[in-house]
Amino acid sequence: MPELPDLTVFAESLQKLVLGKRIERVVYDRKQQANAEPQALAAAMQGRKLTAVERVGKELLFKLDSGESVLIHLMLTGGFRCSQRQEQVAFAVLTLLFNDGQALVAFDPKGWLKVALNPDLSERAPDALDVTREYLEGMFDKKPKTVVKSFLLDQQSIAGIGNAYADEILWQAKISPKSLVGKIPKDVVAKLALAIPSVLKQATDYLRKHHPGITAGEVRDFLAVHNPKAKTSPSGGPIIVEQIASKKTYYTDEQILFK
Amino acid sequence: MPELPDLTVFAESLQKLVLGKRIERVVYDRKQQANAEPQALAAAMQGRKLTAVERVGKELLFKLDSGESVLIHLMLTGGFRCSQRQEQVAFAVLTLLFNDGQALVAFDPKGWLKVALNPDLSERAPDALDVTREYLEGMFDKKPKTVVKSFLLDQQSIAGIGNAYADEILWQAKISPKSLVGKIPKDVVAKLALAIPSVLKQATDYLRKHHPGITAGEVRDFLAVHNPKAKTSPSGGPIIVEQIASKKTYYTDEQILFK
DNA sequence: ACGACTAACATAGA
DNA sequence: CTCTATGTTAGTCG
Repeated sequence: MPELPDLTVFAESLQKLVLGKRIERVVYDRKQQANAEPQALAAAMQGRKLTAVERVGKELLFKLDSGESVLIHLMLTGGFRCSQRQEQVAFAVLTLLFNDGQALVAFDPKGWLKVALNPDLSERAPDALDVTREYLEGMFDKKPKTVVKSFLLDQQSIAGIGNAYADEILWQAKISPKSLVGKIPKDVVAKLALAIPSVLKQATDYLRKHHPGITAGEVRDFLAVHNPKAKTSPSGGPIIVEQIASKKTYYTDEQILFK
Repeated sequence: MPELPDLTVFAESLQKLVLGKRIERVVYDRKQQANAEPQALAAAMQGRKLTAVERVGKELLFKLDSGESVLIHLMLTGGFRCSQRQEQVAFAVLTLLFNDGQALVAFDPKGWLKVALNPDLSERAPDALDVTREYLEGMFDKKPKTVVKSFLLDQQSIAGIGNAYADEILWQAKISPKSLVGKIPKDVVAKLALAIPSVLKQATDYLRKHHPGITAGEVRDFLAVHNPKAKTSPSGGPIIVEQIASKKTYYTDEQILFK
């Protein structure tokens, strides 16, 4: 559920809380949804210090002083919680117990959370913050009939955007979510390339300011159009709600349909 | 998606729902995937009554009281829906509005659904229910090096079998899906000729009983081996899952490999 | 020439 | 949220 802005703040929060602490014990027993055996994962982390927590697309990368790293995807319902001592956290999937008695818990009520030891990050799609106009043009030429909303959501094309920010970005760029990418004029593609980082950075700044320290959940109440409480966009366009690409989509007729 | 048993029940369901009704209006605008202009198709159907709905291979043939007919292939994701009045059906491709206010809609999210006016049915491969031992022997002699699973899936060789029922038939006949057709002994070819209609008729009976009236989708949960939930075949053989002929294939080592 | 394999496609369901 | 199954056809590789 959390997308790029939320996860960016999660990473910053966690970095403050756990950086440089030594991992004394690892509790992890789920075999599903991991690329390594529980023992291997525990062995890699135990006794190590965390040197960085970074966002990679919709995932967080925990770097260890051994040079190894652990990548966590929270999926739909996962989150992190930092707790004093070994308090029981509901739906804990992975627990790191530090030398100072604190703990970092990755939890997930649905149990879908994914853990990867030493992931291969070389083959990944560009992060949403790094997307350029040239990249979009190239991708749009390759598969011109893709619906633009689907394109933004495809993590193999751009990493970090989910259902909510896709709507925000398309509203900002004034492109209808149903547009076909091949039909979007060059100058509008340029506008989209600007809107992607712009919307995401603005949201990140908002979260940093109003929700510093968050490590779980999502904040959506400030969004312009992807917002059940809003009746109109900030510029007054009535918000249309519709299922597009199998996702609940909020948009307005201020957004041009290229088809 | 649907195969012979599903489509047989679709045809029966639709026949009950629409037979003898007069078509008042036809809504169809897609030019792609049809052998006739939209206007010609609409003209042929408007004002006509449906006299029969029959399955032909993996397609349904809608016969009109004019002697003309329309053939529809649902492809991967298509289906039919009967609706009261003109309710909006998502991904509608062809809509027939009847004199009693009911409607028959052929829909397809991918838009691949194929429509043919007055198709030529004379050059078709035999329907899976009509296949004989002699026919198989003749075909197997002509191209002896064909993998048997590919053969069953080839609509130019036998019409009506898809990925799921190919696995069911081969399990029933105790033939490994990787067998080369030229290497299958005569008595086993005879067994296969029996298994093809037997498996398909049994499945059709099951669907008629447990899912009467279906006009879309597919039911697969009752299959013996092509079934992700089953660990073993009904006779206890552990199920092997493998990509064969570019298709996900379920089989067991109870099935003999002729190679 | 022949067969085998791949890519393309959009959604539902797990 | 992500992954996978799914049928056909066109095109490529051996």
